[in-house]
Amino acid sequence: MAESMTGLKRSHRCAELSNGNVGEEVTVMGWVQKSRNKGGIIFVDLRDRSGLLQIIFEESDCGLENFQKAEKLRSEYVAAIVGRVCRREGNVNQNLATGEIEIRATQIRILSEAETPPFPIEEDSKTKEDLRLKYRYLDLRRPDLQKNLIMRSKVATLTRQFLSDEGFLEIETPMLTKSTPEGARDYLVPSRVHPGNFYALPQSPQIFKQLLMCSGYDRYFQIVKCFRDEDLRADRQPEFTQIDMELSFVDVDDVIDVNERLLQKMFKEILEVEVKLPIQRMTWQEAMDRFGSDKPDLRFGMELQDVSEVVKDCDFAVFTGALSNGGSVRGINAVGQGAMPRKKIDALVEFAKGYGAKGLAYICINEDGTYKSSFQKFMTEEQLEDLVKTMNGKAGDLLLFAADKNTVVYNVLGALRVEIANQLGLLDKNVFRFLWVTEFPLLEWSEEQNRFSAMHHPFTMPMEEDLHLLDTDPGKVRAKAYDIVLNGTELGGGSVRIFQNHVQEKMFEILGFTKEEAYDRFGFLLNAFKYGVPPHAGLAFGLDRLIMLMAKQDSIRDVIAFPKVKDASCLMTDAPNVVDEKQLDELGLELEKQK
RNA sequence: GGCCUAGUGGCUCAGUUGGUUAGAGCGCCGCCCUGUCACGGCGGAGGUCGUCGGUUCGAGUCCGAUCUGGGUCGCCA
Repeated sequence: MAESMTGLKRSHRCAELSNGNVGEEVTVMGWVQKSRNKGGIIFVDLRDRSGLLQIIFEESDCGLENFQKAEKLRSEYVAAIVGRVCRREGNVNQNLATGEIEIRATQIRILSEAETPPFPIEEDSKTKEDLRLKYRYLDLRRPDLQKNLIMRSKVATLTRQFLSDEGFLEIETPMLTKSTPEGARDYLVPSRVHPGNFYALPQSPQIFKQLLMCSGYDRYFQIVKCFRDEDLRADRQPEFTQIDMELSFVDVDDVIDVNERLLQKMFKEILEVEVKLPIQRMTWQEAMDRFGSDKPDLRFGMELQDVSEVVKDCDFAVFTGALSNGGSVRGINAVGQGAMPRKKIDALVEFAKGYGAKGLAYICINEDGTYKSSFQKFMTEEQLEDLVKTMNGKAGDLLLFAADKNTVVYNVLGALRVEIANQLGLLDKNVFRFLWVTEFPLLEWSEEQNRFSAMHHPFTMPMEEDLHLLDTDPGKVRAKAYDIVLNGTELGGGSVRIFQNHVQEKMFEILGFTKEEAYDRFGFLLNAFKYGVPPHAGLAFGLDRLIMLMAKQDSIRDVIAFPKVKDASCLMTDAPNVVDEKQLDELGLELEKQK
């Protein structure tokens, strides 16, 4: 039977007590982690979000009635205990923060009984994720998830303090807004008042924050939910949180400065990790050439080498074919992996094919200096020597080559170096290597749509020195865009924005919008630009990814209280679900018959 | 949409070339135990092997389909 807590008031959380409280009478409340009944004496580990505390029951302290209640305690019962803090008479428990003390109970109330949970509530759960997600409210009792969410709260608080001190204003923007079908799919919300019309949930507050700049709120930030109706990944959820900001009268360096100081403060205060400023910067082109990725992981080397020049005269048709099609041949050196068994190399070839490669050429350099290679019969000894030398190959190394269009070569080798590093255990979660990637291309060619699309978004400012290329060679124009990368993960990104109407109109033109279409979709922004607009720039962090890396987790699900699974459904609530006919009628919606 | 991977008591797993009654640890239930903390002792309950179909004298095991998770490619301005 559940009892009332009337007359009791919690004095401490469990793990807030220490040697300093010995002798005090305290009242603690929490969940039973474990009860060890020795017959005449009962030990109970009580848990709350602070940790564990041992309670000891003896009839001589608490009387028969309380002792009999203590005998009934089972896992996850909720209890209030009044007692005295004592040093332990028995052994100290070194594994417990409160291991030197215990509460000698004088009174207990069982506030709630509990069924046996469907899986153990414990750290480092081995339980499969679908079960944990179905009972997320139990999963969230586990100390690891509690640590993650507590860290998340600290990061949010610290961000607000820091940005407020830097003169930023926190301003909310609408969740029900206008669909802008560029980029990701929108989540749509039907309007009851306007049948046939839809709001969209924001993919980001981008346009609103730019309008706030037009309105003179020269430093804005928001910790804000964003929505994208795309397929999920370990680091992608359909709703996610951004630390979003925008600044007026600034250029690239100003945005980078304030944000790297924010990161430095976070890592110092929350993880006691020193981030040396300034954070390294690298252009997009350099990142692609050296690492095959616009978000390179700098915790290890294994850089790409362009060997096109070295192999251009060989007889290997895969190499020369790629070159004559305007592509390149590049390689990486997996140092010390020359003895990798054939089976494992084949697995790497398969891995590469998953990224668009037609194959993967390799040279194993044996310890005696001889070679074992998939293509050596197509090369003279001299050509082979040259190639190995260019790759800085030593006895015992494994050289891997991709030959194709540049985009494919980058993609394949970029993924391969991370895969190999992972297999070799080079990805140390305790190391934090930050990087700014700058000077992104403004546009990328979309084969599917047969036109250019914005690499960042259509409001991104081209670099001044490339403006003249907008008409002649738009694909070559670089943007004032920057990403902050941590250990191979894109933590955030931003750009200086276009603030001249004629440049913005030009941009829409390149993207294939007529002037009418541009005004139809973004007229409010283009009009706003007519009334005095400050130069402005901004950035947004993926808060979930940031916390994931800080908490050394592999998935953002572990830092989100109620995440969704792969098909964007919620195993706990069963959302999304069907709705009443009446609701559909009110919205003027009719469902197609299910096939 | 493609590829890879997993599904066996409440949880985590084992289960041989297809062969009698599918096992273990933890948890759970009962009794005992006054210094346990991975408590201990004795006893006990609990499984249509994800689902459907097929092959076979015989299927947890082989085949096909399907469902539910996870990873990834495409996708994610």
